[in-house]
This record gives sequence, structure tokens and C-alpha cells, in this order.
Amino acid sequence: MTLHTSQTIIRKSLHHELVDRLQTLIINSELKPGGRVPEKELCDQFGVSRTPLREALKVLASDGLVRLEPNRGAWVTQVTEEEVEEVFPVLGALEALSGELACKHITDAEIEEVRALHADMIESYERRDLDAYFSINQKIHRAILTAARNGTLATSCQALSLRMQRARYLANMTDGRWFDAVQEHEKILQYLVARDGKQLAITLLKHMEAKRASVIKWLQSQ
Amino acid sequence: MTLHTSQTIIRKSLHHELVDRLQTLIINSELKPGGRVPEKELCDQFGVSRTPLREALKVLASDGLVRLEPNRGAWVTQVTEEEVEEVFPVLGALEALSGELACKHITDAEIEEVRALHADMIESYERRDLDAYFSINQKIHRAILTAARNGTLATSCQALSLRMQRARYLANMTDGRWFDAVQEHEKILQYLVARDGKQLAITLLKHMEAKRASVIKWLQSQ
DNA sequence: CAGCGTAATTTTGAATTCATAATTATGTCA
DNA sequence: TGACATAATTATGAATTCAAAATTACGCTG
Repeated sequence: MTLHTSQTIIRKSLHHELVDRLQTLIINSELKPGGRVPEKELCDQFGVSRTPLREALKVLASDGLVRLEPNRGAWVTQVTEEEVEEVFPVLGALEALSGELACKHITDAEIEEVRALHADMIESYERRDLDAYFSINQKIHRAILTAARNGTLATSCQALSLRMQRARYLANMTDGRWFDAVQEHEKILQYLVARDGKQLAITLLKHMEAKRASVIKWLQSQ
Repeated sequence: MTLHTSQTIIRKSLHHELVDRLQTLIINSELKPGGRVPEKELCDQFGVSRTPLREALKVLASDGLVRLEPNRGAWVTQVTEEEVEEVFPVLGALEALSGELACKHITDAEIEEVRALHADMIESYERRDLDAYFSINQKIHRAILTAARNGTLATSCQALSLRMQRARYLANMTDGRWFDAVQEHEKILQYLVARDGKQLAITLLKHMEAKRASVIKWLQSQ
């Protein structure tokens, strides 16, 4: 049984629902990086007691989204330069693997899906619609992960992606970087269509490295 | 109630300590794969209430070591063929990366440490002391991870390793496989000493692939 | 008024309680 | 006896309670 399956089964429990909700709050910066997690407030807001909320916080802490300080509660973690330098290489290795596996398993229908997403993404780029661009971008990466047919890989990738999605760093691209990213995605599609796993892996790795550099640059400009 | 002083938990964050303890119980098969997690018994054994124990179970569930069934409690997950086929490729990619990074950062002193561990491991092999062999084997892999200077990578690797360490599958090697594994480790040491990241990565990847095949073979023989 | 020490309040960590779901035990009837 | 329905028991999920720690408020001294 895969991890994904087991998570689907337990979806109904309160604490799991809270994990999802808190993740969303953190990614949308409704809970500010570096800020306190207001336990009581959130309990009131969600209409639950502290027990399931605190269970959810323990899970989020093990995923690195919050930090638990003994007797001082939970704090939203901040994206630091050191963390970015750590996470992107790992994410690169995992995305590279996902590219290789995807080329082995992807169906023609799935390739068409990615092609359609890619076209939409290009259109968003031409409209300079950053929100739409990023939303579709994520869908493409997720589609490749799905095609890789490896739930463990998908879970690991998404956990690390989440950590990088805190705050809006990734959305802050210069015009030049945005253009380059689109070019990289052209190659990604091309190698996926050709089912060239080796080249796709290399391209995804470079893509992640470029993203790392871009995020670091942004962090240093702050 | 009897106080089990030596086992009673004294550290500050109770749930964290419990995560560790439960992991150990699961890895040592003191909690049997596929079996129920006896909440009340464990509470008595550890001298804690259900609240922190249940918090720990939520974390273990998100790591894939237990499965939570609504209204039916926690169950120790079993290592399945499917899971092995998922986890080892991911672990391979991560270990390969750790090898590459380790070659970049490892100090001479650290190399000497690994060399000493390697010698001990060979000695254990010659004595056919499987327990000692595996213990040292893990120390070597951990030393390489440490040398990689990437905490995120280390955490990810260790989480996946844990999932494969449930039950004693890995310890069930044929004589032939054991010999091959030792040969692979000779190459690992050699490339590490030479600080040849590329070759070390390739070797570690192959090492993981061989381990995967060995575990699958064992699972199928059951 | 600033700085410091102490009391009041709030927050946290963990035990306890309580309603409900699941499991087991008991009793009935063919 | 064995299948089934129902009662008793147990376990679970979540709210509540409680002691201890941390934070804030207050008042005193200089």
C-alpha cells in the first residue's frame, strides 16, 4: 500500500483537515513567516478544540513549516538563504528522477494534457499574468510527477516544494528570468514528448538550479 | 500504577521523545508490521497520557510508519513490494546526491573516520556478524550524509531509510549478496577517498538498486 | 520618570473527561 | 448447536480541565 492511499483513507479526520488548512494559511502568508501561530484564535476560527489543532502543528513541525519552541508555542518558519541552498539541490535530484520515470510511463493522452497546459502557460506568460503562470506551472510539474508513477517520490517532492512556496519569493521573477524559465519549459516539453528521460532529467535539474539562483538573488535583494 | 523509572520520559518535548521511542519499537519489530498499535498499553509503558502519544502517532503516520484508520486506531504499516519499488529509486537519487556533495565537502579527518568504520565493517563481515555489519554499515552511510553538509537531504534520506528498516528484511542477505555488498562498499570508500563525486554517485545508485533487488527477492520468497 | 521586582493574567503542555463508534459478550430462537 | 439480534464493554476522537511556565501588568524605589 502506498503512502498516498493511506493518506486518502484518513482524509476524514479533523487533524488531517487542519494540516491542510494550516498549510494553506502558511503558503498564502495569512500566517506570516516568523510570526506566532495563534493557537486560540485558530481554534475559534475553525471551531475546534486545541487537541486536534495541536496534533496538526506537530505534523507541520516535522515537515518544517512551523517551529515548536518549548513552552512558547508554534512559530511559522521563514525561508532562509541556507534553507534554499539545501532544499533546491534535493528538489533538483527528485525532479530529475521524476522526469526519467515519467518518460518511461507517461501515456500519449498524458502528454497531450501536458502539451495543453504548456500552451496555456505560454499564453499566461504573453499576458504577463504571473498568478495564472505559476498555477499552470505547478500543474505541469505535478503532471510529470503523476506520470512518474511513484507516490513516494510525489510526496517527497511536494513536501519540499511546499517549503519553498512559503511567501511569494518564487513569484518574484525579473523579465529576463521569466523568459529563460519559459525557454526551459519548452525544452522540458520537447524532451517529454520525445520520451528522452536522460535529457529531461538534465533539463529539470538545470531548471531547479536556475530557480535556486533566482530565489537566492531575490532573498539577497531584500 | 507502577512507575517504570528507567523508561519514564523526562525530556522536555514529550511528543518528540515518543516519536523516537515508537520509531525504535517499529524498527525493532517490537511493534509488529500489520499489527495494531496498542495505545493504552504504550501509555502505561511510557508513563504518559494518551494526548502526547496520539500526537506522536500523527507524526509517524505522516512519515508512513503507521496508518490511522478512522475510529479504529493506528496500525503499523507493512513493507510491501510496491513500496520497496517506490522508495529505493528515490533513496538512490538522494544517496547519489549525498555522495556528490560529500566529495565536495568532506575533510581528511572525516575520510579517516569512514576508513576506520569501513575496516570495522569488513571485520564484521569476516566474522559473519550480521548485526555488527549492519550497524556499522548505517554509520558509514550516515557519515557520508553528514559530510554532504545538507540537513534537508539528511532528513529526507533518513526518513525513507526508516521506512525500509521496518522488519529485518535488509538483514536477510544471501552469502552471494553479502559478498557483492562488501565489494560495492570497497568502491564507495575508494571513490570517496579520491573525492570522485560522479563515480561515487553512480556507485551509490547501483548499491541502492542492488539492495532493492535483494529486498524484493526476499519479499517474494516469503 | 526609568528600572526593577512581584503579583495577576495568559498561554502552554499534558492529563482527564466525555460522547460516540467499534468490538466483544450475552441471550434468543430456529 | 449455530446464526443472529441486542446489550455490555472497550477504544477512539475530541473537548475540557489543571498544573506549570511565560508573559504582561502593576507598583515600588531611587
